[in-house]
Amino acid sequence: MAKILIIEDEKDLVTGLKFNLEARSFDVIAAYDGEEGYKKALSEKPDLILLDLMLPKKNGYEVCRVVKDKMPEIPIIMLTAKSQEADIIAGFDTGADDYITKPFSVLELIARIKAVIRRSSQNKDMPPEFKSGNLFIDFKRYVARKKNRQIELSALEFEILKYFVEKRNELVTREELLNRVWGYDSYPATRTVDTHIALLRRKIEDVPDEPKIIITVYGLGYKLLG
Amino acid sequence: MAKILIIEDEKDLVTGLKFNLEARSFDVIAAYDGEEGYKKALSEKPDLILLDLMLPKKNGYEVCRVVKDKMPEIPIIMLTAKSQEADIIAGFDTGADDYITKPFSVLELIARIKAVIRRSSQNKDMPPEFKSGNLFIDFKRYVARKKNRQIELSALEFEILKYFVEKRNELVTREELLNRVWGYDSYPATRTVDTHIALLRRKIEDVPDEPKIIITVYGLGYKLLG
DNA sequence: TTCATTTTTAACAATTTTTAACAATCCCTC
DNA sequence: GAGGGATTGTTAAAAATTGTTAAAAATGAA
Repeated sequence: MAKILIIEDEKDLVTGLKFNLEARSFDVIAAYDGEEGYKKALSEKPDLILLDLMLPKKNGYEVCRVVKDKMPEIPIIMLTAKSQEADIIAGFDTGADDYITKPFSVLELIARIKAVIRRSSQNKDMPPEFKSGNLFIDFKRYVARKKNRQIELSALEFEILKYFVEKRNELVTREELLNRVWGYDSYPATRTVDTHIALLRRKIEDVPDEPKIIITVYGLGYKLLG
Repeated sequence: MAKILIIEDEKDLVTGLKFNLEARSFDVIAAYDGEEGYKKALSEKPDLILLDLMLPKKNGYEVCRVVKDKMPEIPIIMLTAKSQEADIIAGFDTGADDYITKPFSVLELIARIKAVIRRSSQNKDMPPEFKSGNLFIDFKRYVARKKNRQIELSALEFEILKYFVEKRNELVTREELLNRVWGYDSYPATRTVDTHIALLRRKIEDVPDEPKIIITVYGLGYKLLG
């Protein structure tokens, strides 16, 4: 079964969670401050991390960011004291996969653990998100933000971006994009790609006339920098 | 590895199957008539049953019906002598999960065994309920709650949701949904699906205009995220 | 039967995607 | 550095698809 790392300084809560999770045959390890948690995350390689926000030595955001940087495949569920919108958005920005507000029921937590593990085992080598400057895109949840404001992307635009992110810093030709995003059985005109690039730039670039994220490679195609 | 019960009266066929399946590290047990087969199915609790249609003492349909009644979780593959439509339909009616017509190639049989086991093991830990955010649906009891308030879903709406939950995170086309939920013998218009999606969204989504649970995949169909 | 509920259809609105035309830019040759 | 063809940017309209609504049809219970 899955190995879970709990990073939480309230020892009674850790004890309770450990008991409940082990009763459902999870392996549980614990850390009681941010620094210990961060080290154990990298050395023990758990299948999931339960991460408190308020921690001694290093807070939850920092731990989340640094873990997601080194081992982005480990899913993280944030434990927040209050369900403050700002906290939650900040949590997702640092890469958390889900959050749950205290106090929570053990059953709900377990349901979320299972859901997060299922999602992450499915989307193993898919780019779950993309960050560049003030742009943030979560491909799992189909959410995009620019300067902390939500922006509307169509499903097709998400798919195009996802492909670019998979091939970040590599050339992507129009034909390639048509084959991989549109599929083999539909053949719109090649120039359709250009139109979508223009629409995307208008939404995601700071200055659409001087694109810094999706640049054009004259005569060949486009490239996403990140 | 999986335990397979073969119920078949041609002893040479049983011997051959046993050899081939054990070579692929399945556990194999056999029964040579319907009555013995039925008893072994209940006592041995195999992971899968290969069931011949023509059997002494109790024919395949009867065995299938009675096993599916007592232990519906055991998948059954029917072995039919001829690929007669009537036989196959009758077989599925009694609850069989797949069928294969004699003579068959061992490779094909093994492919089907694996497919059936994968399907049934998926449904095994697929909880008869679904949770996402403040939405909770219990498919066994036909109960749905949103923000801890009961919401009314019709039987059809439950079936649609159930199919989406079975295929969570996968594309579901309108045609697929019509075939699997409505059935083979009734053909409402394809757009009927859209109407039901709209009605469902109004009941289960936080903001029906910005669906986060059932999203549309333009030009293809819908997808449930969870 | 009648009534209430559920399901389907059909029409129109809204959205998304594609196309096409023209403008702007790039790169090469002179 | 100035033309000029090739390529890309931009825009608006057309086409395709989906959303929404209300009424008609079907279903089922009293």
